Amino acid sequence: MAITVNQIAEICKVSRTTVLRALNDSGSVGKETKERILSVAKEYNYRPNLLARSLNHGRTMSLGVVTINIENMYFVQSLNIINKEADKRGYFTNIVVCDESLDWERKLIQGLADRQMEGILISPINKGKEFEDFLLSLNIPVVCIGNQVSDSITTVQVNEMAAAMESVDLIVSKGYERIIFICPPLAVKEKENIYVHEQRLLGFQASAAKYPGLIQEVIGKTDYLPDVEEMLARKDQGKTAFLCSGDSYALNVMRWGQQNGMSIPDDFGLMGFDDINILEFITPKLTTVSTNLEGVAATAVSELLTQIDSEDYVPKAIYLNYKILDRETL
Amino acid sequence: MAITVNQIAEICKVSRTTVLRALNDSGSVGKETKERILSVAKEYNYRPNLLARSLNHGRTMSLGVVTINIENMYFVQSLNIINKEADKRGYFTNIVVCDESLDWERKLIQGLADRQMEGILISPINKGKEFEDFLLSLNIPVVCIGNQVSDSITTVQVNEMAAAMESVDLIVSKGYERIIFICPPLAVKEKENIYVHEQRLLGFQASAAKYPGLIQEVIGKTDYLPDVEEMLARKDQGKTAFLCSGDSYALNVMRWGQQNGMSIPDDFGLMGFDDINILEFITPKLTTVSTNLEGVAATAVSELLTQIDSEDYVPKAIYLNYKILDRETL
DNA sequence: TTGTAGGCGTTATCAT
DNA sequence: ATGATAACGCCTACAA
Repeated sequence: MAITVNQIAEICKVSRTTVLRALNDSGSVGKETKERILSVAKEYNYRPNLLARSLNHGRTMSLGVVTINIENMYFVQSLNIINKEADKRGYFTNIVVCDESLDWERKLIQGLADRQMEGILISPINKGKEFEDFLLSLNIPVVCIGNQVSDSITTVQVNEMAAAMESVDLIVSKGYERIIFICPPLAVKEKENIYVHEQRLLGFQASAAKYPGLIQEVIGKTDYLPDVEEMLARKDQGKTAFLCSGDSYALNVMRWGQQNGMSIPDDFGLMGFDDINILEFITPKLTTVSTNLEGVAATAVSELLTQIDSEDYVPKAIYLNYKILDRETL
Repeated sequence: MAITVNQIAEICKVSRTTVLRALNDSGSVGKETKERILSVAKEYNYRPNLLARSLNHGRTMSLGVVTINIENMYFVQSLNIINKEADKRGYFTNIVVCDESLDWERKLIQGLADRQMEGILISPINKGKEFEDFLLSLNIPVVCIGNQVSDSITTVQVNEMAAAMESVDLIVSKGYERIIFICPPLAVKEKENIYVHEQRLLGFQASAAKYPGLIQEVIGKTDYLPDVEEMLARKDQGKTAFLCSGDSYALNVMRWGQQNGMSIPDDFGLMGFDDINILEFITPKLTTVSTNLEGVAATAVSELLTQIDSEDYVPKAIYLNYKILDRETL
């Protein structure tokens, strides 16, 4: 289908080498020959086969990125940045999406490795020793975003625990007497990597403990709205705020509240995590924590490239600054 | 770094061929030899190099997908479906994002082609004869989603014009006397592919013409909110609705209205296009048109694979059904 | 200025 | 049951 160097050589009745020299401007080629070669190449629309080239010199100049279900919106915002950052350094970015299945994630990572990606970026949903071993066995630089897997794999993240603690401080400072923390089911943590949420929970608990009178509760289940309702029904517990480990939880609670004729923050306070970009369309403006996705993404790429270029790379845990965004729901 | 068949052969002191036979369960290998080979392969974590394999038999079993800026959310929802559909048929999906730049888009498409993708899916922002020639010169099956490039390249879409006409009918049936159509700047259409929006505009105009008393206006600019304000200020024009070629326009108008103390649909009607998934969080529920992204995506993949497998493929224009979602903003 | 020869890792064909 | 050889398309010594 596509024309190759060999075919051009045949057409021009010269050797492959000469064709290569003409095409790549290397070595010296007779002026007349060169013109002939170039015109044939152009006519047949010659393009080097990058598989062959990569196979030859052992470099693909490509990075693999694994994203979770895009509809979750977390991590999605980073894709553009990763792409641009990689391009600046001459790398091509291949994105694959895993739709929240542990097996798929592994399968996709393997697929990227088999295709000789030079490095892989991932916010993994797998966890544990076996997964760590799997990643290490790939013999490919890997950088994790957010969810940590182990000390031997670099993770770029925000200090989620500190962010959660500061959030509690903020909520308390606004006069709330009860804080309810909403996060994914904690049972899954045996299998699934919810490191980020665990860190936030730890921060929540540590900070809440500092305030004697404060009532703290945790809702860790998929079907959390009934619990929200039930807890709000108990009116004797004082002014209540929800701290949600993820903006989408907060948005669902907000919608529920609006549907039930409540107003925020009058009837209850609400705070999220991540500052996902659809918040701009939501009223009232959600108080949340910016986890600096852009910065994290850019850093992750640059760290990955560093790792690719290093002989003796030492894995790190890199923390970037988060930012509390005090808006309208507290 | 990674071990190869050759190295295994050397270690086991047999020929590559034998190693291959053991690894792929083909031909016959001595039981003892096979065990030895398999154990070495396992020990060194052997994985076939897909570049080499692809180079050999001329197939990569990979599709390329080019998306526009992911933050726009249009097209994003399709990614999962494309991925799954492709996987069902044994294909790997490589996604790249072009961030709304015409040059990037071309560059990325070329990159995918150079990497021997067997087919490319794209909702192009480029247009015109030159771009068409470029795509054809790739000699790779291409399927466009939404934005048409030419008759010689298959496009999967929804009949946007009909959808716009029906939308106008709906709006009129609700008693509106003026409809304002909001879409991207029409000036860019010389360079940029906004086929989808053009079709909707045509539908709007055609349908509006059917209603004698109806006042119709078009706002086609990036900074459309001032015009929205100005047009609403003219109170003598009767009951007004905005028909937006894209939900994000509608959401921006909605937010603007809410910030200015207006209520929808009492002060003005609002209708969007696309039914992007964040609408579920928005109150009031936006009346819009489902452009069946899921169906379009799945069809596009399947059509692409058909094209890949065909010797003599005939490009088509494929139309799927849209659906008017009459919700709360009219 | 031009050409020959070998290799990247895999596979398929044809021998032994 | 095992091996030798060539091919995919590109690149790089090393000749001539």
